[in-house]
Amino acid sequence: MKYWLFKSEPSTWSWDDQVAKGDVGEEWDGVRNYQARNFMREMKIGDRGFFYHSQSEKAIVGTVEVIAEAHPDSKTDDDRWECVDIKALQPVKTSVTLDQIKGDERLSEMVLVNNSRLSVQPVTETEWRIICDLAGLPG
DNA sequence: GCCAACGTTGGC
DNA sequence: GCCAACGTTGGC
Repeated sequence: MKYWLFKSEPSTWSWDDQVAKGDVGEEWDGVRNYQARNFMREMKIGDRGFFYHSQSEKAIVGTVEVIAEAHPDSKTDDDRWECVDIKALQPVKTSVTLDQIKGDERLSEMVLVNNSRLSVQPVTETEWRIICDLAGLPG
């Protein structure tokens, strides 16, 4: 199993919106970046991810699971763009802020720190465990 | 709201 | 195939 991070502006698509979809989940549509798309193509059903709120909040607020592998993005006719479907798994007990992540030496290699503009990114298993710990989640 | 960083587009 | 111009993202 691999681990990922999905970034969203809460004003566009928030954790609450994701939770409201329940186990049916939702397409992670709207990605118009090749790097991000390529990561989604690598995803398998059952992979886990963090749900990150950008802009005002800048914090990891929950975990999600991939429930459908990459398929064409239904929001566009442009066949270059694909997306996966994800469903909400668990809310964090304590949100993990960008400041916290930047301040933690163990997380200094995270893509979130080094390429803040990439909206879908891989997370290593080590990083996953550290953040779950900070978030008060079993992992 | 500003601006730096980055990705994409299109002219040459 | 290069690179300038432009658009977008996201942290501050």
